[in-house]
Amino acid sequence: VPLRKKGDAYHHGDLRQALVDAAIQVVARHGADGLSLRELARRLGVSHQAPYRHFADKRALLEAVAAAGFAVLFDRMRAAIRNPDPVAGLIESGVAYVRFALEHPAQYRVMFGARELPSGRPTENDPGDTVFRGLVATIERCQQAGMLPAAPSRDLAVVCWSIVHGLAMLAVDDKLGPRAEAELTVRRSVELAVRSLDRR
Amino acid sequence: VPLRKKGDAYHHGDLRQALVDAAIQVVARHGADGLSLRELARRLGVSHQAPYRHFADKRALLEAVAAAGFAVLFDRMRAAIRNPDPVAGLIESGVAYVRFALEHPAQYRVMFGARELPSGRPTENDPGDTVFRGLVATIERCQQAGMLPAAPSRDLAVVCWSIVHGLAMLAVDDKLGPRAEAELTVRRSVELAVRSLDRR
DNA sequence: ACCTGAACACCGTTCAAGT
DNA sequence: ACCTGAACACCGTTCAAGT
Repeated sequence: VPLRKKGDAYHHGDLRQALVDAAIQVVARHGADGLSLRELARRLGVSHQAPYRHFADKRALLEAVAAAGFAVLFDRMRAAIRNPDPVAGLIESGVAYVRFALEHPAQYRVMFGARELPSGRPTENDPGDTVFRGLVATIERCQQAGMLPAAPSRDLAVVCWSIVHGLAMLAVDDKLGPRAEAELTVRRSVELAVRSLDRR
Repeated sequence: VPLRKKGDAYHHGDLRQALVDAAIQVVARHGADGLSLRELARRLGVSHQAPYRHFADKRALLEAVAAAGFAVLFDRMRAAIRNPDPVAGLIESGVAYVRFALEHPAQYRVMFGARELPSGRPTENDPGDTVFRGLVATIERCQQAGMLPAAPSRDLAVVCWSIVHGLAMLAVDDKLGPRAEAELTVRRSVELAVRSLDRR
């Protein structure tokens, strides 16, 4: 990669990244529906056609917004999972998951509601799959430590992810009361669920 | 209410209902983003301004679509809950919930993703609240029958709803494999979760 | 390569009238 | 009351050029 030329003729050394960053901000403030490619271009001082050099269409830009969100989410979960007690790691990663959703509600919605019903069926190579595989691995560590029942790890992972994803969606929809209380409700719920599964 | 005049000068005896029905169809086929008030009016043979007599804006129409979905969903859950065994009732209502989401994925998204971040904070008098209260009641019946732990019923309800809501979202996003398998995965997951909570 | 400006076919919403 | 038609200020996307 060549050094970024400063003050060159092009408006941005990295228009692509600038678009993604600005889109994340707009989504956070006005939701995915409030995102306009033309307005984004205006804000960045380029013509309204410039974004099409980097993204095929609006949907592609929103996918980049989603991908950036998944990267952050997965980082946080990996950090939380790095806990000597695997059950505590499971609980903390669940809490971290919901906390991310509460901090970035609109982006979280984009991450899971992006593709309405278009092309990709089997969702191969989805960033969400990476999160899921990490979850399965943690659960198997819990099982090896005898902390979870011997049910198929995939089933347990589906249940755990569903709880946490459901909590996140409900929290984002303000169904769990004020945000301050929501944090506590989440922690109580995740602990209740995991401790219930825990069959020592 | 006066009798509906047949064949009168107005194009529809009940334009409001016709709009909601047509919107549900369009949403099912093209998603919420594919819904256009102007196209809807064209399809129903009225001017593009006519819908504004019945709905303040597009969002209001989508809210009606959501409300219609909640009515059906709640009916199905009430039917499933009418089971002599309260635990079985809990399981079946969860399965019914996810089944509805799988049958009407786009409408289900509208039901829970409608309000991005606009006005209503505490979500008072939300149709979702009705579903939630029914769930709490069933859980308390389970507890009275000694089938569930003595944790606060609200916490248990949050966990149950989260599992089922999370499963529904994952299923709608095709994260649970092909639709045919998804049905089985859902049943296994709901049973695993509820039986785990079940502390006889 | 990357950007520009004009153009196309749409939107949601508002307004002033019509019956 | 309910509907109409013109108008406003936007969109996303495409095309033919510019440097």
